[in-house]
Amino acid sequence: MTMPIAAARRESGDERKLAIALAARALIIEKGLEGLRTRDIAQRVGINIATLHYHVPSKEALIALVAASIRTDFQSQSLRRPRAGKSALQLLRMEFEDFREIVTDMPDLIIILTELVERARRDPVVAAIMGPIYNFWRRQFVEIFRRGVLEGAFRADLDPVAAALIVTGALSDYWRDRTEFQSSLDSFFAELERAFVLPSPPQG
Amino acid sequence: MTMPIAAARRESGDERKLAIALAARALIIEKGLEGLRTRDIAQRVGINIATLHYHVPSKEALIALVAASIRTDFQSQSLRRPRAGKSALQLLRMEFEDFREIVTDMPDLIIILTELVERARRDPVVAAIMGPIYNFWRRQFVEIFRRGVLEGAFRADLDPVAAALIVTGALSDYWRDRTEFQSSLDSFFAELERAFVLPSPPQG
Amino acid sequence: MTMPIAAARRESGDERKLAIALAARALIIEKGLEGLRTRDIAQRVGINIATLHYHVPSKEALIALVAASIRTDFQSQSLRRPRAGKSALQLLRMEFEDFREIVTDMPDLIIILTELVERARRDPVVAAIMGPIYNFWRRQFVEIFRRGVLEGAFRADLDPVAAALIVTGALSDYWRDRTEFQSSLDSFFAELERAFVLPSPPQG
Amino acid sequence: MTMPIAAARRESGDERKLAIALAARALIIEKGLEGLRTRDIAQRVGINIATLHYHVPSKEALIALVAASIRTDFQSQSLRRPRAGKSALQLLRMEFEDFREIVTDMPDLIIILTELVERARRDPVVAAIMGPIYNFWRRQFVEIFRRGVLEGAFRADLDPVAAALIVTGALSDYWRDRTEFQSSLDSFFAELERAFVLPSPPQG
DNA sequence: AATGAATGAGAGTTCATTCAT
DNA sequence: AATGAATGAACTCTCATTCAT
Repeated sequence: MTMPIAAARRESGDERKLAIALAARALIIEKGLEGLRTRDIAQRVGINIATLHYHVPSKEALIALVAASIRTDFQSQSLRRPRAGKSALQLLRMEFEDFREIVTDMPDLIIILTELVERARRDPVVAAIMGPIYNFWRRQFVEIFRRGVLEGAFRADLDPVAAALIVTGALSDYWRDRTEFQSSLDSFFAELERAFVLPSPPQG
Repeated sequence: MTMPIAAARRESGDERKLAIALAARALIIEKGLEGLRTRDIAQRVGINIATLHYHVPSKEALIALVAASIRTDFQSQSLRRPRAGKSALQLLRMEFEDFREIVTDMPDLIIILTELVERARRDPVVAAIMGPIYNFWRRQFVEIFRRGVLEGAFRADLDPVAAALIVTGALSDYWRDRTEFQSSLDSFFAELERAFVLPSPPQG
Repeated sequence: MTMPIAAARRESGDERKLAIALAARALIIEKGLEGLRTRDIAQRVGINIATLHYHVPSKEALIALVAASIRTDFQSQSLRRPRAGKSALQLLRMEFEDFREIVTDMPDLIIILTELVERARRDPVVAAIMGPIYNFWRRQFVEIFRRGVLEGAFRADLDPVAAALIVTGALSDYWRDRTEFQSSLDSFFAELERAFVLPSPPQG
Repeated sequence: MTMPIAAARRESGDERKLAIALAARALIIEKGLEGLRTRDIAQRVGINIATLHYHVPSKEALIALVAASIRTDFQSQSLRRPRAGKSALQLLRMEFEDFREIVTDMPDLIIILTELVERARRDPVVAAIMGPIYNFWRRQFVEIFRRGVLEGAFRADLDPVAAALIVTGALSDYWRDRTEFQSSLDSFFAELERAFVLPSPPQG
């Protein structure tokens, strides 16, 4: 099933750790966190299980490593676009575009994220890593909505916290569970926008 | 830790199966699907593992049994209120009330549901059972939104499918991941309503 | 190296536990507590490792089982001879005979006992089982010496507790460490007797 | 838990070996020979495991090293007091004082000694090192008792070999297994003396 | 003389499943 | 319908040892 990737001998510790994290992520995609086996990771990296334990002392630490690696990816993604001097509506659209990029470029990220969020319910170590990601994301929407109301671009009766939860929840779930209900991301984003943004006044 | 529930010997097959499903659900709440062990279920039901296997031939079958049991609960819940002759807005609010009741009376249902949806990604048997539940739920919202637009009560530019995905997604996620962002169910529902419903015209 | 003893299928739990304890004792003799491996025990009993764990849940429990089994053997040995109505000197000699019998009939007992005493230093479970054995043995000597002094048969200046520690220590060590210094048990017992017992007054 | 002792780089081979032996002894005290791990030793010395293996090629060699180090300590202890021109009773008391000093100044020595004697049963290398220590000790007592009888200070019917085994056994065991039976070293020594030494004739 | 990285062999333990009764 | 006993296969983790530098 799974081919061992070329086993370069004597890599540096950080390189190996990175390779381990990547292999673990690939395997979580394939078999889920529940089906994740240290031996499979070692095999895919091309190292001995003992070597894997040399670099990552326990499975718990391994999952924490994956969680941290996911966090890094998310953060680097959301820092790419400069946010300064933008209107709330522009910021909202930038968030949507960030989401679209993650979904396009790293579609697996969401799957792993979901599994980790599930795991966080029972694993405080993972919770400590994942919690901030979600909250950071939510907090950004709260802020955008707050400003949008002040700017007069969003509905005046908008509840920023509730709206942020709706948006992040809807986006999360959109990718969690693909079903027969196909709605393009575009129409999904458009509907979310209409839900909170006032229609632009008719010109002339 | 957990006391075996009184083990009535020689129960009928169906009663035993029900008891097994309930015990499994309780254990999924406690330890997650990943932490579910057949021995724990048997112990909680008060029977031998071999007996459990007599009634439910495999763990896969057991999970399918749990999934079916969840479906039953959901369906009976959504059939309690008569839907006939109601306006779209009333129907939307009824859906919200149904959700509130599930969340209040059977808060664990959502947790198990989430775990099963996750599992469905890799288990076609579970997928076949869980898919329809979500889709049935979504379909109801699609229908409500379609009618609401026709009735002129909802936004004219509303996309029923996208809106349905937003609502179901937001609701699912609301219960999946409780965080520092506290928003009461009431304000959450209110915001969802404002997102799609036209403001009532000023009286007089 | 080690032949599996005939594997009778489907034995009762107690029989299996006994067989496991005996196999463990034999292996401790051969390789020491440190070299004791659950897999070796299972192989010698003729069962699967998982079956061994079915009967004895952990290695710690296994060692406790061995300790208890050793205790049983010791106690049954020391209860064989009636003690009532004997003089202190007779009782002392009976203790010596008991020791000789253990050494003759069950020479391995001492080896295992020593290993367990060593282990008891760090394992409270074993300590709780082994401690009483030694103390019971010592207490008997204390009592014998106390009575012997009162009866006027032992030295008047004898310190019963110190003397008991000397006797039990000397006996323990006698079997622990066989060396070039060969002293027959008979002369060893005789010297111990002379050490504490007054010479019988010259007749006539 | 345990701080690595300052790791002076590039020590001479002998200094390193000494440091390793000392660290090993400390760890045997803490966790027993069974719990001794090369990695723990290396960490405590402040060197890499590979470095440890450079100096001491195998664990067996390491234990032999510890045994030799123990032997050195014992021998240097027993050579401190000049023995010439002493009576048997004086020599006996000097042995007791030596024992008391070991017990007071280096209480751990006995624990390690016991573990090594146990190990010697199965390890010829250790046996070859430890055997002589015990035998040297015993031989000294044999000689003392022999002279004491000749001098007329000890019981005429004393069996020097048996008596030596009793004394060394009792002393070994005294420190091996501390229990509820508390007897001071003083009363222990006193009782051992009375056991073998004739009462001094009543003056006048 | 020293070390980070690697490893084979195995340790105890777990678990869904099956068999004999 | 029920169960005690049994099992194969796998799991994570450990440890003394070695290799390349």
